[in-house]
Amino acid sequence: MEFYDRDPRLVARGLLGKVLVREADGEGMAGRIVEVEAYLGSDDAAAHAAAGLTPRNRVLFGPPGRSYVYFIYGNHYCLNVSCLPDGVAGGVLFRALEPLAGLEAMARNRGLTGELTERGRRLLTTGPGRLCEAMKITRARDNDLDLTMPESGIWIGDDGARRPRIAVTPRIGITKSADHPLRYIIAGNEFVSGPRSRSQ
DNA sequence: ATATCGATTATCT
DNA sequence: GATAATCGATATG
Repeated sequence: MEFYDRDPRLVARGLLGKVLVREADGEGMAGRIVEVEAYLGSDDAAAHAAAGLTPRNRVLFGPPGRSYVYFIYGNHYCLNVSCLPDGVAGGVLFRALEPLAGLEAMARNRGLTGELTERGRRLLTTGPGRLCEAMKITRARDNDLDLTMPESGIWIGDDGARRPRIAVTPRIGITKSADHPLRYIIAGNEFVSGPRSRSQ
């Protein structure tokens, strides 16, 4: 799709406010995209694509609009969408969602038992590992799917919400190229990861 | 409130 | 053998 056939920085901005929809094992879930990070190609030392094409990162080098799911720290999965045309690496990491639908299913998938207070809802899909666990996204099942069509079981929709105000910060959890402003968030949104800022 | 640490494995050097 | 696009638990102010 044309939307993803662009620089990851532009795709990242465009994704904020859209809706990630998931349907798996008979459960429907959805969340508004409130936090993403752009990862570039060979010029970005923090990107998985930096060292060149490998079996693990091949989706990043493939056609745009497809899911790249990787396993990290022996514990967690993270979801990305590939950007730029076939042969050119780039992607956007989904870091946090504002839960919209299927909250009970997500809580169950996360192993949470408490009430869905505001504090509890933040534990559902705030954080890249959390949102994958809540939506039962794994590399074995969900890598290299077309995120533009519902048939994939994961796709990006647009509910016509007003364009959000966007803030830009350095990326989280990386050591290389840690200073570049490539993290994009919906300013002031409660479901962005990290400490509650109090302002904005 | 922030800081530090262990879990646990795919991937690459 | 080291590291990692994280999380949750524990310790300390």
